[in-house]
Amino acid sequence: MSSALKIGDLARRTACPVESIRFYEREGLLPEPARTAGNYRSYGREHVERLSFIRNCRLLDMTLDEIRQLLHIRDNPRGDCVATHALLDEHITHVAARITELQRLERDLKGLRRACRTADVDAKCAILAELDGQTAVKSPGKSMPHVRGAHRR
Amino acid sequence: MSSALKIGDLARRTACPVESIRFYEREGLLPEPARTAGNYRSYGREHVERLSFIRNCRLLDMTLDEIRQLLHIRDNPRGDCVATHALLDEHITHVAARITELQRLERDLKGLRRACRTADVDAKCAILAELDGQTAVKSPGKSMPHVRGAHRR
DNA sequence: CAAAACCCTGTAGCCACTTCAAGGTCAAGC
DNA sequence: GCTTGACCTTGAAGTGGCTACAGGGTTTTG
Repeated sequence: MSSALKIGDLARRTACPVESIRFYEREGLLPEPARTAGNYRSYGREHVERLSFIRNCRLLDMTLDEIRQLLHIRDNPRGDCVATHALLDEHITHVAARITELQRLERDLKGLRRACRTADVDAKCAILAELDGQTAVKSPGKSMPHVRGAHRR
Repeated sequence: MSSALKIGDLARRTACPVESIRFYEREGLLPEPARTAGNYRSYGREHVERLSFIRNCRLLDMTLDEIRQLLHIRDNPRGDCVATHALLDEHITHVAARITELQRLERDLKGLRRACRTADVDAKCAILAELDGQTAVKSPGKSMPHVRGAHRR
């Protein structure tokens, strides 16, 4: 059989770090695989597919919880099409909302940037003065259900 | 003098949770304030201004590290205008890059959503099949310096 | 003078990993 | 056979920016 992969082989096939594979196993997204005589994890084709699924979902910025739900649907024969649609639609909504929020942020930042145009090293920058004030920045409305901030990696 | 605020007063004036104030102090963004006889933190006008500055920056999704740098500039008389511009410009670049990334994500998600149009509860959803495959999702290019993912709060 | 509201410190939890330490296993080269 | 080095193992700790306790002390209010 062509499928007796060690964790490093699986990592290469799925472009997923070894540590993340072990993490997914701890989190219950990947089943505990068989072990070799030397206590090495031994994976097969179904693990490659399941991990590919997980990584695809992560590339789409789904949370592990969302992925857990999708995997549950996937595991049950005739996985519920309606539930899949609902989950995906909600995720799309969150992403769209985050885009809107970041666009507003960008507008605010560019406005702030225009507050100072000088390149005078000795001047007190007008940007700092704006950041001091109460009116510099508007609050970004109510909380987003699950869309993260502007920085990452 | 009108300025002998307890931590709760400062929290109300800056719309910042009490716990975050203590957190900023631990992180060195806010100086350790004087204490009352009962060991309560005692704040003045300068703390209100500094914390407002910090919160404004956070509303603009700057990292604590970026804020630390801005505070350093702010603390030095004639704070360096050029450095401020550079920091802000870089932050704007990151936000813009994250917007682009999320827009692509949205496009991918909507494409995936279109893969299945049926509302048949018993059908195996075509979306799940797409997520299995190697070609379902394109990788999002090289790493973003510091812009976070799609979920938050 | 008691209850309620506020404050204190310290610790743990969140997410999705990443990094490290301290070792065990295995294939290749000499 | 023996060593080197690549790979594997577990477990713990760190990341960011908070948030939420637990278990106390202090101050204000009625």
